[in-house]
Amino acid sequence: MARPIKKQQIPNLQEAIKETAWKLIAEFGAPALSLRAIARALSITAPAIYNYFPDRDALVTALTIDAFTSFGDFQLKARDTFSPEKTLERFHAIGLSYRSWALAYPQRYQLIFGTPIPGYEKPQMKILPSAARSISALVSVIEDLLVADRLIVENFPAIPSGYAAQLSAMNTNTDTCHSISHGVSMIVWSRVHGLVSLEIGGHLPPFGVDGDALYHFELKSIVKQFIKESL
Amino acid sequence: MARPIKKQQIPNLQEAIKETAWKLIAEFGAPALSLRAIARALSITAPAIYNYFPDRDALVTALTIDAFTSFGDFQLKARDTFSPEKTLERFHAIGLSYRSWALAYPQRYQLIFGTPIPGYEKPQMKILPSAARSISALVSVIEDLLVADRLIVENFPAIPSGYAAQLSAMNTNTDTCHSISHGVSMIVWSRVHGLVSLEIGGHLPPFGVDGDALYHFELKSIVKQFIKESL
DNA sequence: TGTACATCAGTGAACGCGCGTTCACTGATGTAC
DNA sequence: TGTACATCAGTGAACGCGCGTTCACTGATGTAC
Repeated sequence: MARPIKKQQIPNLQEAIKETAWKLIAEFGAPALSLRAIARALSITAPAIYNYFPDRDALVTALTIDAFTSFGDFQLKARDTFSPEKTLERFHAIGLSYRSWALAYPQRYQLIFGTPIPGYEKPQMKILPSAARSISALVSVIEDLLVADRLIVENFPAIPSGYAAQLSAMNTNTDTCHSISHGVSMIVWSRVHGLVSLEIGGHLPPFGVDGDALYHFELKSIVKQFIKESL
Repeated sequence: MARPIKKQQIPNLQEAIKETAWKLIAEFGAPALSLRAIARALSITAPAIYNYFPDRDALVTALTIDAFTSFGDFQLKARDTFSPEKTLERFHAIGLSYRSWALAYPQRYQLIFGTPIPGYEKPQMKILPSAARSISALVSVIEDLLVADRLIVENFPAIPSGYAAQLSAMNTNTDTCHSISHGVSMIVWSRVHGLVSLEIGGHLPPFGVDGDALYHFELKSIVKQFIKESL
């Protein structure tokens, strides 16, 4: 016997709102997201949403945090395909999963890393932990390489000290890593982000280059530049 | 004596509309741009704009082309600070000017490379020539290096042939360069873009790294990886 | 030099639309006796 | 088991707003005679 219909016609409406929001974002882009459109798609009225989110910005913040978190989880899962001592394999898995996720969910990627939504002010304090998580897989592997003395850090710019304390005060999960591996992570991140965001934005196709081949080349370049061959 | 007031209260209203649009984009972001806001700022009525642009999308297209063009001009001017045989200096000048322009006009940068404006479909055909111009300085220097046999292209992925013909058919000014230098240019471009777009998007500051130092490091890395020392 | 006319940039009103948010409400559910 | 009541998720109407776009118009300018 099915349970009798309870108060809510849609079970777990909170989640349904977010899922619908993602669908609309995928179709029309993040800046076009509206509460009324979500309500319409769910066959409810717009004010009903206010039972779950105090206003539109709160919904956008929740979506942002969810996106950062699932992006981070995706990379962590890819990393953990290999045991900790297989550092190179871990690095490659993370790099590939970064691009896979971004190509699979380009609008989510643009929501968290692209042009901000008009009129929406990102609450950095709320978002930072999940944002840090989104690159924590990469950071952890770079840190492992550093600890194993396999990271090439010559000529790498100095990182201002004291920031690690700031980060840990903000409750991120990257607080245990060294400045230098953090800096290297940022460079690696910027390289994968650069190629991926050009690809998602459709800026590579007009120039006729193969995103797949370029991305593999970049991963190899990173390994060559920053990682010592293990003996 | 001042000339008597002619038909138009604002001389060259077409340009004034675009300038005002840039101001509003700088303040509120590209996706929030509206014809009525432009008219308000200029103390004219919204329909007046239709004498100069058939609709909102046409204005956005014009702005996009202008931004690409002036971005390209800026880099070409930086390149031409040095004579053609000073290739390395030219490369550095272009790299630095790329970031300077992006940091000076972050909203323009985001308009042309960021998340698309909702409801606006980019007319690739109209935009491509100016988009190609925006990276033509870089491409030209890479091409010069290739011709001078100073480009390191080992292990570089093959570029599908035939695309050069496509590009030249589209009237871009990059039609004379080789596939391989085009590919290398894309990689170099993606690296500077990656760092610059993270910086503009405010994704580096929360992690406490110095954009300036990282950018200089990246330029040096590119030179080391792709350019042979001249003898 | 003076008058009649054509041009056309900019106006003002109006259209239909979608938006976020508020508010008093309703009606099914769950609970206390 | 049955009744009275409290809860509270979702409703429907309304608010004030800004948007792109259309249309007939007006009034200053430039031109022809």
